[in-house]
Amino acid sequence: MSMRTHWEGDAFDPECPTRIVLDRVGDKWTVLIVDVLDGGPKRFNEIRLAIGGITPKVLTSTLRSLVADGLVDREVFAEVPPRVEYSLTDLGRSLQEPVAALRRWAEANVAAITGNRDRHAEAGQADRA
Amino acid sequence: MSMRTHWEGDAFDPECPTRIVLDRVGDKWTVLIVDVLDGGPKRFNEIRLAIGGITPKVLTSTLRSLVADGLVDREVFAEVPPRVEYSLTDLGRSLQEPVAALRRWAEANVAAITGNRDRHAEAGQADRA
DNA sequence: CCGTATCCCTCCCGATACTG
DNA sequence: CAGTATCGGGAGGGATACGG
Repeated sequence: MSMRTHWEGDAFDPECPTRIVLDRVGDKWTVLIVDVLDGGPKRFNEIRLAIGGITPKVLTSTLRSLVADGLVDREVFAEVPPRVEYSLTDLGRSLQEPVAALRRWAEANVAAITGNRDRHAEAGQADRA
Repeated sequence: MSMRTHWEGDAFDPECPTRIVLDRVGDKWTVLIVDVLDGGPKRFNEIRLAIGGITPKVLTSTLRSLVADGLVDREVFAEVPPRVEYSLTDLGRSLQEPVAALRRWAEANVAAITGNRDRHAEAGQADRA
């Protein structure tokens, strides 16, 4: 068993770090949840209402996977009524940096992309006419 | 019709820039293709062989969408046999920066994530036992 | 060489209803 | 409050074979 400090090619390998992180961060709700939790610990329904449009089932499963990956902590308080708090781990917080970089690029360039998309779609229409 | 220079909330909106870019870059082959093309213009089968494991159909559709988004250029040469070259646009090249940031984070932290995943899976086994 | 055309299958996600 | 149970649609992607 060898320890590897750097990734050498094989980018299509399912174990490629970039692939794993892209799958993790590319799903529909992860970035939103991490963003909400960046404002401090939150309870289940706080997160749900802060995001809006997410069903309990999906929020549960996404939170579970985030906990499994060590990006989020889940703490249960023995109270009545029951209280559960979710918070970012250091690892989860550190993820905000590259995501912010992507966000900046997105805000700067999304207009170009959608513009190209629309123009391309129009061209397709014209071809059929 | 108003022009917006900055994104204000509504992150769950399908038009959220980060969402759009995440969908674009999060698909299975985009990053690999852009990476290959970063080494200079390439022909269809060059890309296909460089990546490996991608079927012609999927490569075609991914390339088409990249062209539609203005990240890749497609140039046809009127030769026999026919030659088609794909290359990155400036926009496509600029995408490499945030992707590189994500890649660096991935290489630095993927071991932690997969370690957490494995430990979590084992714990699940133990619970059932 | 550069793709298209079909078929199919899996996984993500959503709607709805219910529970400790 | 904090979830679970069940059902199902739809998009992305793969296998295989064929066309310009």
